Amino acid sequence: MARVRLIDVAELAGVSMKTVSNVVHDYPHVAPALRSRVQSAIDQLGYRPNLTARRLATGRTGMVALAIPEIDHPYFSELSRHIAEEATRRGYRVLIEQTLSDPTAERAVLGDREAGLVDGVIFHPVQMETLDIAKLDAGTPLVLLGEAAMPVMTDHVMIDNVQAALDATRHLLSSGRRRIAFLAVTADDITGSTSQRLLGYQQGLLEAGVRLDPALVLEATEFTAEAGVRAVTEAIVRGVEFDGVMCRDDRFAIGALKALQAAARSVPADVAVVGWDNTALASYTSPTLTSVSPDKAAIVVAAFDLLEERIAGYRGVGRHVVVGHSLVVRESAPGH
Amino acid sequence: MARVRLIDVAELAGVSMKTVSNVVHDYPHVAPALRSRVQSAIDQLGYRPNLTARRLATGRTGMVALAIPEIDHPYFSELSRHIAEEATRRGYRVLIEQTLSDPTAERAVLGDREAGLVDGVIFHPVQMETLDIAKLDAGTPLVLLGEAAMPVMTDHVMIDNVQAALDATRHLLSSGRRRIAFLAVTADDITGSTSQRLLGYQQGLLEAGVRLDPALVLEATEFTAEAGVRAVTEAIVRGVEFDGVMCRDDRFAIGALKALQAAARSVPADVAVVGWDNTALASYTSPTLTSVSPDKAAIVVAAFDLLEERIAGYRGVGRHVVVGHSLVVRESAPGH
DNA sequence: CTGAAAGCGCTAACAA
DNA sequence: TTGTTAGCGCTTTCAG
Repeated sequence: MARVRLIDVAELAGVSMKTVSNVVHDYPHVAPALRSRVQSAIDQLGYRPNLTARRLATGRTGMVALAIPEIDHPYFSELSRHIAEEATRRGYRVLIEQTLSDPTAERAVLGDREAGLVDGVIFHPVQMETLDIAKLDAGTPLVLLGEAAMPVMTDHVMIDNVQAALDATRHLLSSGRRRIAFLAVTADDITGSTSQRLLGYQQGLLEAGVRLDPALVLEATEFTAEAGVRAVTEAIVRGVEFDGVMCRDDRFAIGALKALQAAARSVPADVAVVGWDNTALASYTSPTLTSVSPDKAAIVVAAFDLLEERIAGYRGVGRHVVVGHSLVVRESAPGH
Repeated sequence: MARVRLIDVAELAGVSMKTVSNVVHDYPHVAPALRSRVQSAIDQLGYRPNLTARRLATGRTGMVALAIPEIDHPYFSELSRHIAEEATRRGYRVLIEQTLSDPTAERAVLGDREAGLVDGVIFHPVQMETLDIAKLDAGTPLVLLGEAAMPVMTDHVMIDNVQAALDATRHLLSSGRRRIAFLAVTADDITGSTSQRLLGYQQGLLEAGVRLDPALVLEATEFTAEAGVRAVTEAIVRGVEFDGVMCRDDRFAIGALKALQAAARSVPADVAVVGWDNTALASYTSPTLTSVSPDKAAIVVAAFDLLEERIAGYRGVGRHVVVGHSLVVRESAPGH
């Protein structure tokens, strides 16, 4: 069981390390006789190259870090799956880093006291803002996801949140809704995705000549389905009238569905509900959930494209790529 | 932005590499004067130790691999979250390896042609069986999860599936159900968890004097909610009578809920439904889902305990630890 | 308490 | 086509 090294194989086969290395790497120009002699030495000894040593020698780790707030949030777990698959396709392994939206943990993703761990980082920040990131960025190739921050020198992949919210709002309006609520956590999220979605929401209402009403912005205390239930229930209790709800994510939408059901409001007859992220949850509910669907596969492909360019040496200004989205229409907010 | 090394710091501070290393590692016996001189050199140069080099020198990687079938399956994403948190607590990073239940990918987890990548592996096999694993196990510390395989020399963490299924069955029986169906994929899963759960299910029925009926074993074609819908719908169409359904996992239970709703069967009045895994999904449905709840946190702690013993050098026979479970009772199958 | 130097296992430039 | 050898950056005896 003792550790066998390249040189052990070389000795057994009676060749140099270089030749063994060539065989290991399928280097084409190796005499067939030698190749098979070396190969059988490898098999006999059960040799397996030591990756750490290879890394030190080459300077490449073959790993990317994926830093996300919560692994088990449906959106992020689905994103992670795409990342894992794309990484495999491109020959990388994935190191997972859960920040729990904690500023310290987020900072650690970038300012980490160690180096040489991964070739690049795909990071979806929540708390860190543009300047924090610009300051801490330590030179490891980095691609940002989401809307929390966008330093000019850093690459970034996102969807057009304003447009997506506009699409969803128009969809609700076109089915005759006029009192459309927006369910979100706004307290801690001034600069991020939520404000962009609110923008699209407002634009949609205004272009349809519908008056904005602050009472229709429903504030949840945190990002859970339960908080969504509470926010919607309170609104109903307060007597707020609405015939549609746009939700910041699918979990909120589930909360909204529950609250409406408890209040004996029928979905979609009385109130239409739209979620966001189009996670698997959207098809699990009843009624099934109409949801804004960011093109997750495209996000991941774009992120890797940018990252690999950085890894290859690109040092220029940050590229901001916008990928597609769509509105997946299901029962909770059908077309007219 | 050039790469700063230990020796650069040493030169700037006018000390040896050893001293710098001592400072980096907070080694206690360093003269305060030196320490601060070194520290300021570190700061000035922005030195960060290269992890790869450290690994090569120490032989420890500080990483564990987590090999699971699907990152975005709710059970595994929740498990992953626990793993990530426990890993952080114990000073490890997590490399994620998605097998998609593919035999080749599973084999690669163990028989991997490279070594020295991680200190240990936590692996939830689906396809690989006991002997496959016993054969391929290459000596990297390994802990198995689930019931697919349990080689005698390998550590293993699981819950008592038979007992848990028995508990759930008794629960249904005690609320007066007598025609209890079991929804699962049985075709490809003879030796695994499903058969154990079926065992507990049968035992529960028999001890209550209820006759077994093969027609009550509902077979889904794959592990998705949709397949669950189809299986339950077909049973209803075939005229199979039942007043309870135990489901192999929560996603099947969601499928069952949908199928029952579509068939205008009321849950739990007409049919009680029990899920398995107690994922977040269970509280998202309506009615909410009664579900068998493996103690995920305990699974993860036990897995790390075993793994760290292996990493520390334990070479003995496999330990098989059984952690707790409970039945979380919600609306879909309330108590009597 | 600090310094010098020998590895850790592999890669790659340079020779042969 | 194959062999030699000098690193990659850090840790860690062993001296001093």
